[in-house]
Amino acid sequence: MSSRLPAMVQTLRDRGIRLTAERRSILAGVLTCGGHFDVDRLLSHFRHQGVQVSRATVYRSLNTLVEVGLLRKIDLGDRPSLYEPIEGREHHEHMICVRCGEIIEFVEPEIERLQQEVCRRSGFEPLDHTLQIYGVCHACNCKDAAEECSDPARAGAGG
Amino acid sequence: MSSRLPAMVQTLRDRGIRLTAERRSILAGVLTCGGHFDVDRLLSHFRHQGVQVSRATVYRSLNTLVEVGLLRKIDLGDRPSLYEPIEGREHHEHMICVRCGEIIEFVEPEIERLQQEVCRRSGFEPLDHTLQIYGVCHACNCKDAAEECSDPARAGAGG
DNA sequence: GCTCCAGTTGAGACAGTATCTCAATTTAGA
DNA sequence: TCTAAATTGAGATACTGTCTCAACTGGAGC
Repeated sequence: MSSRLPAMVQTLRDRGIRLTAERRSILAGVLTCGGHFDVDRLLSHFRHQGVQVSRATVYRSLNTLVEVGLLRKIDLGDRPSLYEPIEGREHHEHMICVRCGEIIEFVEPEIERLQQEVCRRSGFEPLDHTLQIYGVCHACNCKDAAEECSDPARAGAGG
Repeated sequence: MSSRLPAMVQTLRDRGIRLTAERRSILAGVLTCGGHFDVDRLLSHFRHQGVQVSRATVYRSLNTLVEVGLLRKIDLGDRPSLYEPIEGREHHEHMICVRCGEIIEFVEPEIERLQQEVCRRSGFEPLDHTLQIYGVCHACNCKDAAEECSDPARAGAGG
């Protein structure tokens, strides 16, 4: 996992961004947390490790990493934003379980193509987009079904 | 425009939601603002009209209207959320101009269908989704082009 | 290794959206 | 009219995220 660190460090160097101890910690933390994480997760990781990095610095550094293309920011509206390492992965969207918070990535090139098409028709130059599907994941659905079996009174209560 | 008010009032009655003076003002305000509006827009509309409704009540009532299906909330992340009347309109998504703030609606049933398909494949039960495309609208693009013509030094500066 | 300085950091103030608290008020049904 | 329960308003509060500014530091040049 930390084998990606040198590449990230190099990216910062190439952009003339100073490699402070804090930024090294943040890069390491990003790789350790992996997947999708928010600022709080990173901060508690640092507390756990006894690493001193201020909240402001974490916010600033994550923004920097987004700018240089090492991270992608996932804006969830009223919830804290999530970040995910990019590392040359294909552009993908997210399904977010409203029960357990599980985040499932999916790739659907045809959706991307249709968006481009829609923009072209409107003369709109797309720069970025967000597509999030909120719902109930498979695991939570199964759990629900099991609970309804053992508690029939609730079975018909769904909207 | 206000011909829709009785139907909205009826919806609230049907749900057993009390019709206070404040809620009537908010329904009227929603119809007057129309299109896409945020809480501040509604509040300044009320100030203008000399109508007294507190901020808390506006937030609470808009949430209520979303719950009963009269409004849709558009979550823009770091910007204030927008609301739009639903009134039986087709489900649509938004292109948002990062220059002028213009919001362009679009309907693309094939994107909706593909989302359903993706969810089905993952056993994910979709409840809601957000698709926003951020970019530069046609008008702003034209303005840019005009400015670049009169200021060639900037023409090659785009990244 | 030393110097220098622009970039960076930390602590806490601040901005902004949105919700909560709780006493006072109001609605709507009896 | 009466009453219970829902609703409201003012301001406190929660929470995410940015800004301020003095102190500090990475790294280029010597």
